[in-house]
Amino acid sequence: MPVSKKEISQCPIDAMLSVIDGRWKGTILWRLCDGPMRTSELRRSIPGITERMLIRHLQELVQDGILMRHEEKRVPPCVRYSITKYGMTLAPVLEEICVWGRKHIARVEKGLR
Amino acid sequence: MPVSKKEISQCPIDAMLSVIDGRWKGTILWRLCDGPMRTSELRRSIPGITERMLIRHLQELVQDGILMRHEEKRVPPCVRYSITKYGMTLAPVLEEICVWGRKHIARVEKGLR
DNA sequence: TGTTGTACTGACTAATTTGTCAGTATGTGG
DNA sequence: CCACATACTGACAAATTAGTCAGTACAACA
Repeated sequence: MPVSKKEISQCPIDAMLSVIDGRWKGTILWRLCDGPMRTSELRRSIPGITERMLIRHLQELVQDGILMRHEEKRVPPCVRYSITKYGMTLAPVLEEICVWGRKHIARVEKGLR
Repeated sequence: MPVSKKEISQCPIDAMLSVIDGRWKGTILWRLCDGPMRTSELRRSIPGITERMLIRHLQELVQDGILMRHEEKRVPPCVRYSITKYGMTLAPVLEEICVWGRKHIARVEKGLR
């Protein structure tokens, strides 16, 4: 019974994780903290990401209400992504996660495990 | 370049997620909040989990220093798992995650998305 | 004696997630 | 005319994670 984290779970922890879980979502959110960015700007600012994955994650984050997509109708297209008000409520949680993560990295580097 | 969350990442968010990410880890931690439990008690208290997955996740959590395994040498074997002091530092983070997750579930149920 | 319960491991298979590669439309610049 | 950049999509392949199934040792119990 493999269950994807993508379907909304009854467990609040899983529900939250389903939103930020994804190979590049943390980084994307991190980048967008400084303000809206175009798809291609994001791609260039995240080393290693492919356009396909970027767009897939962006779409999921938009679906979850974390990001907003606004498109200027011109050619070549210009699409900008920004964090929504709702997305902002994630910030303090991510901050806590980050603090713990930093401690954990330090601990692992000291060789404890 | 698929990168597993299992290898410790330089990103603190990923580092934290690698510890709690896993289909059943949240639930396992949740169960163990009430005190130490035997492997079989855990298995019976988590509907849907298989023994294989339980043990795999328990071992990872032990490796990460979140859980402790203590074994009484007798037959049939008796192994108890408990949350370590270090594991306890996760609690406030999980709490925040949980709070946000609950709000998110409510929001999704209201049909916003 | 045969069955049961415990805490595992090994060898798989299946599901899910990531990543690769080739397109698409179209205005501008050479 | 031709290449270029943009923001995508579709069809796959590869990697990772989850789950299935059988098997182990051995005391206790019927």
